[in-house]
Amino acid sequence: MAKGTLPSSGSLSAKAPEERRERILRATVDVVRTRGFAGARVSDIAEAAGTSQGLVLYHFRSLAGALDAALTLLEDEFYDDLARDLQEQVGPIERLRHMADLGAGHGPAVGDWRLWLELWVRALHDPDARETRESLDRRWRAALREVIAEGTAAGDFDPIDIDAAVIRLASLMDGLAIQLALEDADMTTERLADLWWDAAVLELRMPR
Amino acid sequence: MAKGTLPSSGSLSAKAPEERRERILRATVDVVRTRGFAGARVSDIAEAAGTSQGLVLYHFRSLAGALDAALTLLEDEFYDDLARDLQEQVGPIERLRHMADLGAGHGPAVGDWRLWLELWVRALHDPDARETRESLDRRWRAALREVIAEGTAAGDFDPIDIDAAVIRLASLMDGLAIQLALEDADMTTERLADLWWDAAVLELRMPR
DNA sequence: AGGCTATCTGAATGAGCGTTCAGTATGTGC
DNA sequence: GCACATACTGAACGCTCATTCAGATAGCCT
Repeated sequence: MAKGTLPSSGSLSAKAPEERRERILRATVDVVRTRGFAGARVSDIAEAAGTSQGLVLYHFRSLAGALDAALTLLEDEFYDDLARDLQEQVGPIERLRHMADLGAGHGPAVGDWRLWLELWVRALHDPDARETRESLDRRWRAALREVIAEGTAAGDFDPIDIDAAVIRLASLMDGLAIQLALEDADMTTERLADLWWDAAVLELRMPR
Repeated sequence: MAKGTLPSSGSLSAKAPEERRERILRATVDVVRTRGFAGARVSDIAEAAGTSQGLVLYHFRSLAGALDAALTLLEDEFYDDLARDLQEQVGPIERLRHMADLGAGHGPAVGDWRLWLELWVRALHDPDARETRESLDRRWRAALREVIAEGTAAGDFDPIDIDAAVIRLASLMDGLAIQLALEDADMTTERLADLWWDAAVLELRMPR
């Protein structure tokens, strides 16, 4: 396919290995998103990245290596997402409201619930994935706890039991997200955000 | 292996095909529970059932066929579980309390959250599984709705929005169950039941 | 220019696994 | 007792797919 038409380019080799690596990683995440961890093949990744199978194995040592690396990338992006997005908000109420929206699917890594589902199941069988999901969950809960504590101190919230509130609101988000990921007929991003927000109002006994 | 020592038995052929079929199905569920849908192999099932690979394929047409059949078995048991367990309880409050315990892992099919997780992810990619999980979810929510409606009529509950209460409580159960299935450090069956129950108290504005 | 290493490719290899199949045993109807 | 279907087995087949490998290409140092 037009192989001879680009003799001068020479762009196929040793050009920007880091860029290539990155592209492969992105492709890996994409493939996992659509095919799932279990369905991801080296050839899928190579195709999605526009490279050869060999290169995928050259940069990462194995398919498992590529999947692990993708997991790490995801983790990093999640942290970045969370930190950046929450810093933009000023008060605890705005922050909490923003977390509802984050969960509803805004924010590239945080709201990607298909990936979350995949991660959970992989965590059932793979210690590495278990580690990652634990770390992510801790982080998410810590952010939630911080916002709640802050709001409580400021008098915006009045939860009966902060620990319980944190774990319940975090779990509720997960549970609602499942319906969203599975495209349940009566779940949309807006409804998720609303349902979660109302639960938070109740749980944190917000004034109005 | 001691083949000649049991010449009189003849127990290996055409004895009780239905019993064999059943045994294979149970084995399939077991294998999915431990290895996951993606990790389930015909040889695993055969070994767990104590039969040959050939027989698994003889009774079900393919590996996929066996997995589908296992799904159906699960669905049936879930329905039975739910119907039987809830009928034993008398009032709405007892019924609701019992649903908390069901979710916490009592009841062979209902509380088997590893399987639920597996089902969800399979539902992402397999229409058949999607169908099954939808049906199960509908059923679970219907039971919840019924109990809530009954209790509301009886004056035990006073929810602001029944629809929202149902989907939130159902989703919360899912979310909490994830932590349980993943063996999160701070989640136990008792804690799950308590957390869920307290949320129900709040959500349904129960008197006490 | 001439090695030398990093990058990259596409084909070959080989293992794992679902499915098929030829054959055996068991029961059933005649 | 004799076909004949059903139940069952274990080996063989063939396909998919991760991994390996022999080589090609490009930058880099001297």
